[in-house]
Parts: sequence; C-alpha cells; structure tokens
Amino acid sequence: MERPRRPTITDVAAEAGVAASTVSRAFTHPGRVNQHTRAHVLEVAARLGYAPNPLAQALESGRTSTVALVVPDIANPFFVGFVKGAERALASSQRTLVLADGRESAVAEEAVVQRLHRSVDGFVLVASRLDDDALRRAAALAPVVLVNRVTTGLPGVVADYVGGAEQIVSHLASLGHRRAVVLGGPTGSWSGARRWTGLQVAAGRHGVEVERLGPFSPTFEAGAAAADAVLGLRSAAGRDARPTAVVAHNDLLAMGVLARLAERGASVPDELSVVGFDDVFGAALCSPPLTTLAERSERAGALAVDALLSGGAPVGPGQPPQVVPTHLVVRRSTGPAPAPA
Amino acid sequence: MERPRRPTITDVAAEAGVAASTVSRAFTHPGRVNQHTRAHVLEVAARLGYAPNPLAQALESGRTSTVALVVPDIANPFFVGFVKGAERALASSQRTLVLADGRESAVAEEAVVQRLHRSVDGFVLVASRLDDDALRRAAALAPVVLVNRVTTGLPGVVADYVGGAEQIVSHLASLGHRRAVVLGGPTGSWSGARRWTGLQVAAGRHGVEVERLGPFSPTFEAGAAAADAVLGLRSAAGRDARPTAVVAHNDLLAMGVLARLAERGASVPDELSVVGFDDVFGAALCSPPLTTLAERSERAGALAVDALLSGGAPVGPGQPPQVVPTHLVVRRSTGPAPAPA
DNA sequence: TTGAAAGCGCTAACAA
DNA sequence: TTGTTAGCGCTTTCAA
Repeated sequence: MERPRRPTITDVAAEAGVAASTVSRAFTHPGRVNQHTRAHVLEVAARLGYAPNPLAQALESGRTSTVALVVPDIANPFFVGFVKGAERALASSQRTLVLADGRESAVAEEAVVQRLHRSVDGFVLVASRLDDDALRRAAALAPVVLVNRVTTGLPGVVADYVGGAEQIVSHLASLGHRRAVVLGGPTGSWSGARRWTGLQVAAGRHGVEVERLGPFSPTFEAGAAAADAVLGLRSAAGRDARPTAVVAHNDLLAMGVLARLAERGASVPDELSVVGFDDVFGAALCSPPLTTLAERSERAGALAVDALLSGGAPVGPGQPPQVVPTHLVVRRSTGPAPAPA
Repeated sequence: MERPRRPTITDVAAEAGVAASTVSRAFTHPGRVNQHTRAHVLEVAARLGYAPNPLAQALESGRTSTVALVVPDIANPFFVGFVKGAERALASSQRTLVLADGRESAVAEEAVVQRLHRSVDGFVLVASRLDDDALRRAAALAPVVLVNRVTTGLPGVVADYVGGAEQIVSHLASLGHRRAVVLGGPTGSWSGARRWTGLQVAAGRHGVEVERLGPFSPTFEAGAAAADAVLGLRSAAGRDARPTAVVAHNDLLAMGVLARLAERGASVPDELSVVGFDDVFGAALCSPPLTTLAERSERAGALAVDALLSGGAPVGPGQPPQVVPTHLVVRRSTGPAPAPA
C-alpha cells in the first residue's frame, strides 16, 4: 500500500554519474551510447527499480502506444472476437488497448472519440454507427480504421458478406429451396445493407425468390416477433408460394427465431430451414445447432490494428478496404426443402 | 487526414490576453477565477477548439483517469459481464478502461501489470491467476482490487459461491438426488476451490454424497472427457450407488458435458441432471437449457471499479471483500432423480 | 484575482 | 560519445 516515489531518470543519472540524456539514450537509442556506459546505466537503473514513465514519453513524442477500440456493445458476443484479435495484435508490440462501448448510439460513439482522441494513437471503429460526416470528423482528430463499415477515404477491414451471401443461397438452393424470407437488421446498419444486397444478388443468380421482413432488432428477444411474422407470411401464402427458408440478420435473431418456432410447433429444418450470420458462441449449442456464416473476427481486429499502426501507408480516397473471407458453417438448422404438397 | 497542430494552453492564453495559469484555472478551478475572465477564456478556448491535453495533465498530477481491467481470457463469455460493468462505471465518470488479457497465465498477467502500472490509476484483476506474493508485488506498484479472488490485505469483490452452492444442492436434494458428481475446474483456481468447498458443505447439510472428478479445463471441449468419466463412474457403481446429478465447474464445461451425453445416448434430465456455474450467454440456448448459478458480473465489475476509485477508504488487512449475491436459474437440465430400480 | 516562474519526467537538438 | 539546454502542455506555488 505504501507507495514510495518512483525513481526518475534524474535519480538514475545522478547515481550512475552521467547526464539524464545519457540514461535516456541507454534506454531508447542503444546504438548511440558507449557499450560500457550503457551497461553501467542499465545496471544502476535495475538496482534502483527504474523504468521510463510512459506518460512523460508520450507527452514528449505525442505517441501514446495506445489504440482505442470502439464497439457498439461490449456485451454482444459477436464483438468479442474483434476485441481479442485487437488486443493480441497490440500486446505483441507492447501496446495498450483501450476499450470503449458505443452504446449502439452515434452520439455516444462520437463522444467517446472526442474524449479519447488525445490519449490514443488512433481508433478502430467496429460496425460504427457514425454517419459519413461524423466519421470524417473523427478521422480529422486521430487516425481511424473502420471494421465492417466503409466510407471513402478511410481505411477499413470488411468481411466478405457478398461472397458469404452467395454461399448461403447456394447452400439453400442446392437443398431445393425456392423461396426464402430475409429477416432484416436495424435500418442504417451498414452490414445489414450489405448482407441484404448480397442475398438479393445471389438469389437472382440461383433462381431463389427472396422477401424481406423487418427491420428487427439484432437480439434474441426480437426473434419471437420475427418468427411470428414468418409464420404469418406462410399461412397467408398459397401452398406452393410458401417460403421454406429463413435467413436472419444475425445469429442472435436466428436463435430467437429457433426458440419461437419450437414453441409454436414448427419443426426446423423439416418445415423451415434457418440460417444466421456471425457464428457467435452459442450458435453450435442451440437446438437445432444453427447453420451460419462465420466471419474471422479475430483476424479482422488484428488487421485493423495493423493497418492503424502501419499508418505510414498512405490511404488515398481510392484505397479499397481489406476483405476478410467468410465461410458457411452448415449445422442442423438447414435441410432439404419440404415437398410443396 | 491532415492534422494541424492542436491549440495549447499558451495559444489560448495569448489569444485571450491572460496568463497560461489563468486559462488552466478557468478549466480546473472555476472558483478561483473571476467570472468574467473565466467566461472570456472559455469563449476563446471554444473558438480555437482547445481542450486540455490529458497526457500533460496526467504527467503533472500523476493521475491518469484510467483503470486497467485484466481478465484471464477476453474471449471467454463469462468475463464480458465484468468488462461491461467496469466500462460503464468508468465512462460514467469520464474515465477510461484499458483492457488486458492475462492469457490464463500468471506470468503473462504479471507482465501486464508491470507494463501498465505507470499508465493507469489502478488495476481490477478478475479471477487472477497470480499467487499471493505476486498479488502483493502488484499492489505495491499500483492500487489493486480483486474480483473473485481473495487475499488478505487487498480489497475485493466476490460472488457468493457458498450461498450459491447451497442453492444448487438444495435444488438437487429437493428433486430426490442423493449422489452427485462434481466436475472440478483447474487446480489453483480460487473460484474452483470455493465452489467445491461450498458444495461439500451444502451436501453435508442436505445428506447428499458428492464425489469430485477432475481437474478439467473450463472449456466446452473438456466436456467430452468429463462426461465420459461420469458415465464410467456410473457403470462401475452398483445400481443404487450411481450418481444421478452432475455439477460442473462452469457452464462451458457443463455444455460440453450435455453435448457428449446426448452423443452417447444418456438422457438429460431423465437419467442425469446437470448443473453449471455462471449463466453465460448460451446457457439458455443449449439443449436442454442449462440450470446454472448466475452471478451478477456486471455489478461486480462496477463495484470493483468503485472500490478502486474511492481508494481513500482505507483497506486494512481485516477488510472483508464485498460479496455479490448469486441466484440459481433453473432450466431443463435438472429434473427428478430417476428411481434406483 | 492574476501573473511569473518553476517543474512534472522525458527527449532532442546542439555543442563539446 | 557525452553533457548542456530547451522544451512537450499543463499545474502550482509564490508574489503582487
């Protein structure tokens, strides 16, 4: 509990009989110091328990060796992969992760950027809720790398939702599905828009009809309403016009749908196939286990950090985002389309 | 991208025609400045887009308005509650959360503390892997608050595992279970030890026999081996000596057990009841949904941060940790004990 | 109530 | 190769 004053560079200098600048150099520019002096300085420093004060270093250099990661909701399991990947990438270069929660809100997210921009070397904004103008304002304050969001002029890392949508639709088509319902995510969700257009394109290519319901909140709870909407649609449609597959905006919603369908006695996948996005923890454990599009979120987090730190690389207006592949994990929530009988 | 030099306190002072110290006071000691001067200074500051540099403030004061939270594994869903709660508590007082991953390793965790202690106002160590000596070394570097770990002399916040174990055993006993297997967590896990002793005490009180297997890694994957061990025990035991309930060290392990039991055709809860600890995301979604002891982890995270910040409150050697209540969430993985026939 | 000056701990010219 | 000097941006004595 008793915390004595930490030794400073001056203490070490005095004790070692050299100038403070020499001590500084011994630590940060080993080449520019005599081998002997350096060894002696380090020995004295070790004996005194000295270590450079990162705050003072940061004040001088302007660099903090710290990166802020902002996610819409820390508690959402979908985002933990990004956090993990970013932390790994940072820790491996002795840097520090500041984690902030954007509260699913543009206002909160912008406040976070305002508050932190002097204390960090840059931001990784995951699934940012900010509009293009706000993103530009943020980027004027500190370097920004986007994840699963694109705006011209800012570097980014995105999952390949287009390729992923193709995998989903092709999987469903090969099982004989001809009509699918897409449960849309929140309006304004960039990834939601990408997923939807990807699905439309793929559906066109495979001769599958898709209809979109929603928007739905991307939560387990919203699944009940979504499932009811799907069942309503089915009973309103003629026998042979019934959708046989559901593609949900994300896994949480899909799992909520599964739960509700079970409650209402609709069997999955016999009557209805269900697909999600994200492959979150839990997707393999629900009943039936969920077929879903997996995204390499740890890798995306690490790539974003790398992009931020290698900031030298000029990111012109034309720089395309890095694309991280996705892959479909087929589990038991999808099966052959039921005969129209 | 172009980032012009940010205005400093000197710029504002010059522009406002006052001394730098007056600007400083206008921001940090509103009382000690003439109303008029203050208004004028703030107006100029706003016009110039000035905001105090937190790094410089920190260098001066030694306080960083930053707290580090160290968890054994960021990707483990069990820990996200603590992170969320801590972030909330910090953001509400304009402070910053640094998140670090202890890699389930004492060495890595101590390295993290070494690396960060100059840059933060203190540490919240969740389920720390450090031994008592290492904890004391850490506390000598910076204020430390423990979560779900206790050592004399350090403040802490712990879940009420003793009361929780009582709830679990009483629930099982009331369902007629007389023999239970406890699947132990990693050796050296403080919470594991608490859970086990709590279960033993409660078992004694309720006339339930408990046997411990393990240690098992607290992961889904380890569930297979654990389930096999339980089944082996059952077939070795005489008809009336068979355990009818399993209490797993945590939910991940319990879910792994459920998956393996299903694979091997053992029905839950008809043949065997299964209970977990933590109520992680996914526990409600697995099949059957898991009965588990829920812990208010967000609250624990917030309390730990509060304890750290209210550091004034002297924490003598005798200070007991704050206890956060737990509650049993009964789902469908537990049911009446099968008749011994 | 305000200003001048010193200093937080460190780094980076500039000389020597 | 090393020491001296002057800051980084801010806060805080100490006087006025």
